[in-house]
Amino acid sequence: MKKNITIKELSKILEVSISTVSKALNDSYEISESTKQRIKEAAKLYNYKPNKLAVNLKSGKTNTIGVVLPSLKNFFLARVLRGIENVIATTQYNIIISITNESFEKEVQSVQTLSNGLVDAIIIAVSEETQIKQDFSHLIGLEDEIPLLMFDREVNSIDCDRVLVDDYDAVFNAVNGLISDGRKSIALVSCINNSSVGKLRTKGYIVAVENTHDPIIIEGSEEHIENELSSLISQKKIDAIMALDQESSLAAFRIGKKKEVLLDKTIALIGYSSTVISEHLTPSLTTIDQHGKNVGVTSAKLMLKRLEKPQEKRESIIINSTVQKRLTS
Amino acid sequence: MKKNITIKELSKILEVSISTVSKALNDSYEISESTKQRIKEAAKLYNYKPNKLAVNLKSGKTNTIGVVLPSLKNFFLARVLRGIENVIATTQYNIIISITNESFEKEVQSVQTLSNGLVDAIIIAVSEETQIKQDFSHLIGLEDEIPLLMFDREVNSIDCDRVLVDDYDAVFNAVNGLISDGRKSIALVSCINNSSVGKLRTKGYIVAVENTHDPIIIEGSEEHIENELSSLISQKKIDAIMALDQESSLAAFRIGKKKEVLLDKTIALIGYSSTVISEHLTPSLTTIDQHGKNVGVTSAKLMLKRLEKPQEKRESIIINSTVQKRLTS
DNA sequence: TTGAAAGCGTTACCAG
DNA sequence: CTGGTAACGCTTTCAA
Repeated sequence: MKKNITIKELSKILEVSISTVSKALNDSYEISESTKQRIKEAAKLYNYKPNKLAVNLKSGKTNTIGVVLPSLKNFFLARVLRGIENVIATTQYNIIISITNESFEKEVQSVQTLSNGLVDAIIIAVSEETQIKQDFSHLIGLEDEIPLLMFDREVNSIDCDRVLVDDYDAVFNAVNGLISDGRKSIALVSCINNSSVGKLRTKGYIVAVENTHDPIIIEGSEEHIENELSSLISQKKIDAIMALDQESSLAAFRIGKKKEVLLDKTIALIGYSSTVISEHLTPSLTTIDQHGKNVGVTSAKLMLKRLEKPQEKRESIIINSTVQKRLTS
Repeated sequence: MKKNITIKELSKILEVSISTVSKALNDSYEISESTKQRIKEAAKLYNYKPNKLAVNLKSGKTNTIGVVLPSLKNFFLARVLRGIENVIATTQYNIIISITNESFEKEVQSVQTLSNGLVDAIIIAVSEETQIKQDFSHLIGLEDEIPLLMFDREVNSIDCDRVLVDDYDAVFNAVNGLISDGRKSIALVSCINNSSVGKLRTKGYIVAVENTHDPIIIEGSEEHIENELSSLISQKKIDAIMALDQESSLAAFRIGKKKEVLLDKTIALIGYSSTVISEHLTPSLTTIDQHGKNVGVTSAKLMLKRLEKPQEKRESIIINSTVQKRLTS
């Protein structure tokens, strides 16, 4: 393991001062062309690479944006990440990603690690555990230190930029669509009842069905959902299902398939799932498309704006979801 | 934007020396309990957080491992990442992730950025473009500076640790399985003919079919594959398909479905795709499972070992794939 | 055109 | 037990 050569060592070899080397490598007007060339050649020869840590420490800037994500299993978050990536890749900024696996402790650690000089700004979707605990102490005050942008998961107590999804409206509209289609008894299934996102979507459902029937809500594990749905379908108690996340969507799909109620639309099903999966199911699954890429692109752009104008008022942007109609509705 | 308080400022406030503050915060035996307490309280009060940049620069260690990935769309790579994550999360190390979008230029940039002090080690799967160009100049010599581990994509010219997948054998065995099942004419479809992975898999196919028939190879875009397959199936020229990646697998699946040759196994199909997708297709898709998680876990463990013993001989570990038999074969 | 020196925020050695 | 000082690798001001 041989260490990288430093400016100091280079200056010794070339018998010039440290500052001359530094200036030459940074193409300063103060240095003559000939020495510049000599120094640059030596730098290349010895494979000199500036130590980022030192540069960043000195300049107080890192040109890096930290992205803290709960999970990559979640297709939506992965898509958001790609949106962020795409935008940032066109700028002088780099991104570094930290995954919390929906754990509060990992999130605290990630935020601490990043916010202490490693990045110029943080884009975060808080973890499920954080939302359950409602403990945001690691984020409070952070906005005073570096720009902070939260997306997808709502946290009201923090003053920062936000990019949110219209979770309430999206489900409200989708369920209303089912009602207009003549559905009389719509069940809700969810594996994400602990998150702000899940709660908003559930509220959208509850309000949408309130004139039609009492809410029928099944929350919990995929297995639980499958069991409950199975008996509801057997007893012909429902004619439609609204699923709030990929796991519950696929659970509902499996049961619907098993009971042979999807192809003939005895039961209508609208879910949340990735495009590639939804399209390839038979029958293809009607979903609510959250436009994850757009959430990512919007977040990144808003953050870039904030980095340029740190003093301006924080913004909240809402990205509207749309129903992607396929064959289960 | 108020800057983080520093040890220096803290020392001024408390009217003690900088070194005393530093030692107190690091629980040095040299400092009395009472001053320790006083200093720690003040640190908490003023929300002191050590500047990572300075700490890392000083110590020459970052406790961070850089992971350079070509893409997150690739389910296999995403799974590897989760494997790495899981292992690293149990250690004192953090990981930072950089995505190259299969671009050579981005890869060079990522490696440069990371290797200049930002991380203690790099785990990388080179991009497709890098493999096409066969330009590894950004990696040559890197192993002398920090531990380097390459996974999935083979690059022979670099001396470093490796975790590879048995691409040749996997396809060879799968195709042989098809032959044992009585398949007489097996087509190969691939969207990844430019990568080392694709080439190895193709070779496995070619050798496997050589006693049975001439190879039938369709490489290119999904659309091209769909067109070619469509006519081959119509002309009854084939009775099985081996697909080398998710895109071609799904393209083959779509055509097989359209031509109604999958359910009755007129055409057998083995592909590469994520479990969640493969399972939910109708009929469910037989795939080659590369055990991505295991690749990630193995890579992370090997890297941790290398960080402990930098001098020991580099290793190459091969993770064997297995055929996950479902209903298309 | 070049160089000396201070400073970014830490840690650690050595004196006192 | 506490404090001064050098050092990590770099940039930048000021002097020469």
